Amino acid sequence: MTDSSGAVTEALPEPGSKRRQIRPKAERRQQLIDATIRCIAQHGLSAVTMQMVTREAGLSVGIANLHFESKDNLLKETLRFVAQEYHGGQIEIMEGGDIPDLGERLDALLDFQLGRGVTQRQKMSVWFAYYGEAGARPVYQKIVSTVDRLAAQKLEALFIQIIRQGNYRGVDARELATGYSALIDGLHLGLLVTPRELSKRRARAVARDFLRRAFPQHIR
Amino acid sequence: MTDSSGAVTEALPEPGSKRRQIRPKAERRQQLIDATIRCIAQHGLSAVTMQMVTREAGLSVGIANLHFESKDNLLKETLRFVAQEYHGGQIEIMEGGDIPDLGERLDALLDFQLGRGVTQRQKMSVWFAYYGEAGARPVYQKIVSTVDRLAAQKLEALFIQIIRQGNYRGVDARELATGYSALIDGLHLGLLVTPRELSKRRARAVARDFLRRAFPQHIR
DNA sequence: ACCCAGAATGAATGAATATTCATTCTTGAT
DNA sequence: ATCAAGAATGAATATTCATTCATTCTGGGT
Repeated sequence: MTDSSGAVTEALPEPGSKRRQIRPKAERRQQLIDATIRCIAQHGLSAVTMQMVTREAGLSVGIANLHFESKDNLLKETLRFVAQEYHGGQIEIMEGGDIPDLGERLDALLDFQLGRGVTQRQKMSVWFAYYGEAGARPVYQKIVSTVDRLAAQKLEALFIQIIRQGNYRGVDARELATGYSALIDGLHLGLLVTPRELSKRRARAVARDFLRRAFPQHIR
Repeated sequence: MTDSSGAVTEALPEPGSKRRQIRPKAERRQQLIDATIRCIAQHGLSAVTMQMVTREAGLSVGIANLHFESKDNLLKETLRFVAQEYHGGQIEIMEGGDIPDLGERLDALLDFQLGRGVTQRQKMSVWFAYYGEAGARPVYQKIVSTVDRLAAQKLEALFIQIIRQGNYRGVDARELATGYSALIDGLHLGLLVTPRELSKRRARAVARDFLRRAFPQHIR
């Protein structure tokens, strides 16, 4: 992500300027990753070409192989970035030094997971594009499961705290965490594939409902 | 699907026979669709080539364009088939003339959704490969949402029956159906991408738990 | 003012791939 | 036995694409 809003919006080709610019490696890498995200979202992972990505980034074709060694690598790094962004954001909220109240923390998590930032079609498209290939590409599986495992642990820890605080009976934190994660993933899928049938508003209601059933004292 | 078990297992090249066989159009089409499913599962949607599919089917390259007009069309028809198979199976169970008891019918549904047939990596891979591209391909979106809508309606109808029978209070059938569908999708994703973290057994437990919370009298 | 390390370019290359179609083969009807 | 319809083949074609690298350009250091 380049700008503070977290949005991957558009290449900024500095209208009149065709002048060649020299920029630090890290910046170019991010620029290319952002362009890759936009291309995947718009054309689908299988249709993405190097020409497409570099044009979207406003750069020449050669540069992609200069900063990443290959297309494969660029795609891998892009996934790493998206996964990191999504799970990193979640984890930050769940550790949540800033939000002491556990119910509020759950709400914040839900906001993050089904709110503006993440549910942008762009991000969802990318996310599921990789999931789609994960069955055939162990590399992708590994990248995702690494961050995924950490997020799952944090979620379980949060649920354990809540269960203790609310003195809830007959609730298994691990199982509940698995269910909640799956539910969120499924809702993302619904928002992506059948946006007509499932509004963002309803997705949030469904997720809240799940949490309310489990933690009635904590969720409104 | 060609054989009665519903499994898409292997091309059957009749060991010694290289003799050219003439078969009816419908049979060849299915043969190619089955081969496509296997290829997508093994190599990923973006790596599938016509040569790969036709070789897998034990046929020549030209035949794919003879029976489907293009690769695009073959992929489209393959998705249609997979979607039909999955949702068709669900719908049959939900309408369930054979299973009068509603609780048992729910169990049968769960068995179908997380049992052998559907959760085979092969099928899941294909399913999510298309989901991954759906963001960028309205055609895929349309195919999936058409069957999806019908299945959602049947599920809601089943839940309404159960709610009436159990006299459950404060439960919205539509919302619950959305949640349950999303949960199942999410569990499929988990089984596909992080099979190490999520066993099939646990996935079933999670889904049953969801149903038990909602319909305690029906799911023991 | 001048240099030069290395960032950036994009034409060229070669490999992969979808699609075509002239040709061959199979089968059921006669 | 013969034939015609049309199913099946696969070499050839044209296109698309990742990757390379000789060349050009930039900007900080002197």
